[in-house]
Amino acid sequence: MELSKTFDAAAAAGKWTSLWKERRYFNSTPDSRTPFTVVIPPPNVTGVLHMGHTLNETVQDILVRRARMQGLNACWVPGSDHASIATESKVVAMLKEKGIDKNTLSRAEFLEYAFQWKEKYGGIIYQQIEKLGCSVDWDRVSFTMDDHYYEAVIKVFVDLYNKGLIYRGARMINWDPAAQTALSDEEVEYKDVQGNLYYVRYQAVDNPEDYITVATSRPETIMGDVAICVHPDDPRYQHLKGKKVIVPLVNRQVPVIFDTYIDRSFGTGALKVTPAHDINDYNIGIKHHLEVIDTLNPDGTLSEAAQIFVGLDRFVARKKVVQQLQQNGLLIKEESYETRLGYSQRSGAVVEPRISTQWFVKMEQLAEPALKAVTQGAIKIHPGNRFMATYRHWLENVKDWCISRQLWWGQQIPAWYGPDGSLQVAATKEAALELFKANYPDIQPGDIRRDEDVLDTWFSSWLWPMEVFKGITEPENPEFKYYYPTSVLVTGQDIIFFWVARMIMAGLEYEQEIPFKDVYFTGMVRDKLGRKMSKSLGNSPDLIGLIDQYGADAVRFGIMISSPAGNDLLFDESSLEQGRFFNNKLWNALKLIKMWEQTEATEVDHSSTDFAGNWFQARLEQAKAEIQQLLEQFRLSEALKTLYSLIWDDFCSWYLEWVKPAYGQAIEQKTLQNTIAYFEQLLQLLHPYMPFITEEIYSLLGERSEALCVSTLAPATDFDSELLAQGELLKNVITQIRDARGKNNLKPKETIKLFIETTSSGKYEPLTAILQKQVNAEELKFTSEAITGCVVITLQQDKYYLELNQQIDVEAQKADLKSQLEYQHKFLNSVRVKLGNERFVQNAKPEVVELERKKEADALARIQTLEESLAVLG
RNA sequence: GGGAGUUUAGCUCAGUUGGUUUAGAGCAUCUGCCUUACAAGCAGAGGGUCGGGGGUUCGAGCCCCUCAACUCCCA
Repeated sequence: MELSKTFDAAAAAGKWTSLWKERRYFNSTPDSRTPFTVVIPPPNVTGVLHMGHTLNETVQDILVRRARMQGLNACWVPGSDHASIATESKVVAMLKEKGIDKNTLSRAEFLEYAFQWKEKYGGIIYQQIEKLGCSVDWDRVSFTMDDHYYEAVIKVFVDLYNKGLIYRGARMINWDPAAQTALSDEEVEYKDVQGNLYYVRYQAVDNPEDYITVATSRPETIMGDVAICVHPDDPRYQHLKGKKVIVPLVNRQVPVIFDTYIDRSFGTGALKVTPAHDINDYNIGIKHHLEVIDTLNPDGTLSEAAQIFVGLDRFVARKKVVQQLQQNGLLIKEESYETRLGYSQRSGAVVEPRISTQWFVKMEQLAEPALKAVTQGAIKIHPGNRFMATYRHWLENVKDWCISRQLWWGQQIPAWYGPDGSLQVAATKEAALELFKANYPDIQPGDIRRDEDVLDTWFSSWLWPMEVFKGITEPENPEFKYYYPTSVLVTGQDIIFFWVARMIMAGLEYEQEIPFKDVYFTGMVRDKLGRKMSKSLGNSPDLIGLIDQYGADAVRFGIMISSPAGNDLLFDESSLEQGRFFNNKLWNALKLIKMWEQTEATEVDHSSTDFAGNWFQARLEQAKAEIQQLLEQFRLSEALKTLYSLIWDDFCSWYLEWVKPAYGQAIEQKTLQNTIAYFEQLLQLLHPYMPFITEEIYSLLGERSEALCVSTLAPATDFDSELLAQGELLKNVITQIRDARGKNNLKPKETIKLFIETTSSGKYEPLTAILQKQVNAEELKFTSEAITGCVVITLQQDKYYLELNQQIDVEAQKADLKSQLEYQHKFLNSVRVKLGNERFVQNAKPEVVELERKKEADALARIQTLEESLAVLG
């Protein structure tokens, strides 16, 4: 069979994706094996996978594939979430383009459009997951708005309400005027912005000459002012006790109140109090029993209550108010001012603090066990405890969770209102009606109406690890009992509160069991300049484009090799290129071995191949143990680096060269078989990282009944460290001699004669054949005395004489040896200073002192060897 | 304003309880090679005193204090 010159990534990907699927390798059912369960963090149906997802899914696939090869029953559940705000706003925009106004549709009609939209665009992410090579169980695709899932969310709402953990109340909440919905605290992102501070004059009622100046960043809220607040000890305002001032533009008379809350150094030390539009003002308002005047509409325009500029957007109104104040001579000055503004994570609009009646989850009781689960070690966070402090801080200071959203796309809140506004919570209208009948025996279905709002998406996704196995709707089902708790959760550190902490709460509340044993947080993917990836910067590459260009294996390699555990990843396409080069390397190793298979087998001298094989065997076992340990610590990037170097350097550059027969000669059968076996093990180890090329090469290396992805990975065994040391010696000698050849401008084809002066020729015996071949020596002999006229190299106490067919540069040789000698003298000196220090000899551990003594002896021996070599050169 | 983290070669990072020689890797750089697996390659080489300062210790990249810069989280 003729192998193509290069690896065809696209062809291999297509072939293996369908073969894996056909053979149902990734479909899991409960059996007697230990389960290894992973639930995908469900991507948002509206989007496409970005580089952050790519990193995330790759990490999960590596863990899942490896677990599968270790004989565990691996189950990876794919899915997506309905992302209520983001999806609804996209659907609304889509309808608008069609000329349809959402408000003219019934709820049911709207949901039909939304589901159509989800079917059309939701599939894209699944295609991407597949193209990336993810070994998910496609029979288990879950969606947070599936029927059973919807039912689960309702069930949990009703249950928490009945337990007193959900309540409805009027609070100051974060309002998104663009999406026109409430947001939870976690959905608000704060950014520093340059704003203006306006100094506005409020005249005293009883004395037109007297006034108080207030600094405000939001002049458009003046119309909602109900008081001016100053510090009780502020000498500037003592005369205003019990007085009233006039609110500009609307001429309302409001009291001057006194409260120690005021920071006297800020602005003028006087605060205008607008309880409807600022959380702090709201609290002051409650304390001082002030009226609340809400001057804004839900869409961020000024309401009737504002009296002026009604209907204008808040930012437009701000300009108008400032203009008007200026005209009235009430604006003293304007100064620029650094402030922080809250932005909606979903719509990007500036969040408006607003008093609103919403549904909340009481968090305190749920938070406590969730904190314990992590602090007491039931759940381990990786890497290290980097996120422990953050997690703890949030849970110890947790605030109630606003879960209602003024949207249609989501689970509708199962609350029903009677004719008098009384409230009942029940899963169905029938059940609610029954509850109402206790007080209203004659009540009819038409008398009650359901709450219009839906629940926060996170109120559904916090049930994800349970409900994908129907753990809420059918808690006793055997699948749930088998797969839950899941093994590892891999996610971004940015959703530690939104999602991770809440899943832990839900798991402990409903199953009295943690949802996962390990949490692995990946960093954020940035561009190579360290900037966040964003659409506006245009620095976010298209995943499918990258896969088409480099192949999925190279993309996975590139993203993993540059992804230190938990750290942000600076994404650079050159790492993908490195991945492609690695593909090429693997492919060529295959080609070489295939070539050997085709040459006629003969009896050949195997003195060199025996050592090479034994050495590589030991090296392989050593690396396997290292990789095993690194993966247990979730150090996936380092494990890949180890593997990369094992394959490229140890296997290709050293081992294959050592066993490579001379041109035209055949390889010994046993060596060939061993080589294939080593290669297979390497492919197995690499498979979780680069699934396609490893499958392809594995299938070409021999006849297979099963694919590589379900082959069993043998655990690491003991290895002979003596062999490894000999291998190191051999590599060192080869490198040094090659270096000397280079320095003397020898062409690769020019041969040398090599003489080794050593007191332990035994250790060289198994190495000589390889050594001779690798440094192109026509002759290799041991000698007991110095040989003149040669290039001299020393390694430890051994000397190597290289006889060349040309004049050697004696001065350069001498200079080289002298610099080494100088190095040794300096080193010896530093060791002797240490050993000369009595306190060191007394205090340091005996083995440390012993080690220093050995260093001293080694250095002395090296110095002697070097001096002798110098003497030979004359 | 509060908290967490980071700072080691040009770049990205390792460096486990302080002592295995004068700190490692990959990429990049430089030199020499078109050697029939691979120029998407091969063979070599150079490069850092571990952010600054102080301290503890026989001994500090690692522990303590302090300053600085950057990142993130929270208010």
